[in-house]
Amino acid sequence: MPRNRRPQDREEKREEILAVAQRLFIDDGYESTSMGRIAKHAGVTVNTIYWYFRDKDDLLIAVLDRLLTEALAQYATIADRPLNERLLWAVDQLERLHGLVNTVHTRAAASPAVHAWHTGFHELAETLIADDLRKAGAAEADLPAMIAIGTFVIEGLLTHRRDEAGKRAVIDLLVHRLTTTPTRT
Amino acid sequence: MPRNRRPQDREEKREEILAVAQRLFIDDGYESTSMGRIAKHAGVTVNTIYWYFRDKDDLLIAVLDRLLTEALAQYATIADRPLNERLLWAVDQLERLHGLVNTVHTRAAASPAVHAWHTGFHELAETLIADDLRKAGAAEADLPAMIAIGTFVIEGLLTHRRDEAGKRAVIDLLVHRLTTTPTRT
DNA sequence: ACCTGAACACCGTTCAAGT
DNA sequence: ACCTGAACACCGTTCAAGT
Repeated sequence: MPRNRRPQDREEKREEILAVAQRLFIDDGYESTSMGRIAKHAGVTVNTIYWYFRDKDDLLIAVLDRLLTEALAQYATIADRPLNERLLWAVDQLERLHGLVNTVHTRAAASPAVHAWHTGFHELAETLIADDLRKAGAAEADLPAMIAIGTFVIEGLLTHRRDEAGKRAVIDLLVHRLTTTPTRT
Repeated sequence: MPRNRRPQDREEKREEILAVAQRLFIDDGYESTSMGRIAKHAGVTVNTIYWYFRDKDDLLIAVLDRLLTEALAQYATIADRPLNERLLWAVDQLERLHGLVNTVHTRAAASPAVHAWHTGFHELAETLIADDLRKAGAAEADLPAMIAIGTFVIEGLLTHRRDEAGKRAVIDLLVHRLTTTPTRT
């Protein structure tokens, strides 16, 4: 059974470790997943992981990039739907990653690399939300605060789960209140 | 130098360990603070800590209760100020605890005791916010979604720091949009 | 270039023993 | 009741050595 030569092999093996790490990080959590268990599931020794990744945080970042790429590709599929539908869809998709959201926040305090990833992610998310709010006719002066509120509510929905009706109520109210002009009562 | 007898002593020592743990958890983070370092700073052996607290999560919960009690006492001081001022004040006060906010979310996944504390805390926070929104004349049907949005935005402000003007802009916009009736543009 | 066995320093927690 | 010294099982990471 002949195997491919070098550069091909390398990517394959890296991908295999990455796939194992992703599954364990999502299912069991980053903290509960030891390098030893990842190695065992991938059929290698711990040291081998360190040949492909600098450390456990580097492995985390690789997993996050993998998930982000996948999520963006799927997001392109529904880019034409109304804002609230898209937000609900995003929350539904990302909900299973709620453990990783916390992990990123926690590790960002200790790892500069994770911190940088977190910053980059927020910049990306804010760009996407800003586009939407502008199209909905939001006042330019209110944009930064609106973006923050939008981001925080989505993050909150990911980390504090509720049922489908609850999620929809929060998102619909949010979108309604942010995209209509208020009048004094 | 005669010391007090038993029950007094016990509380004192427990408090001392607690005070040390609180300072280290806040300054260096929960993960970076080992039981060994807490013991050293408190002038005892690690095992002694386990005489007063079940485990590290139990110590965390005791610290959280200590901080919550203190925060509620201070909050009573400004209970008559307008909603947005009170929210800004709360964020300013709790900002230094942003590491613990993440810690609670992370540990809640692994420790049922921390999970229970987190649930209780949210119930308390939601009660406070609900009172305010009712007084501001919010429609009863919108309350749950509004409470969620308010909670998530406060939590977001604690974990994603910005300058004083940024915080004020987010809170003012939030309060304005939640406490006025929207009309179609 | 790639992988391993064995070690290192550290972690939270426990136990048997002391007073 | 309170506290300790010593150990336990585990952790992320590294090193010297192999191919």
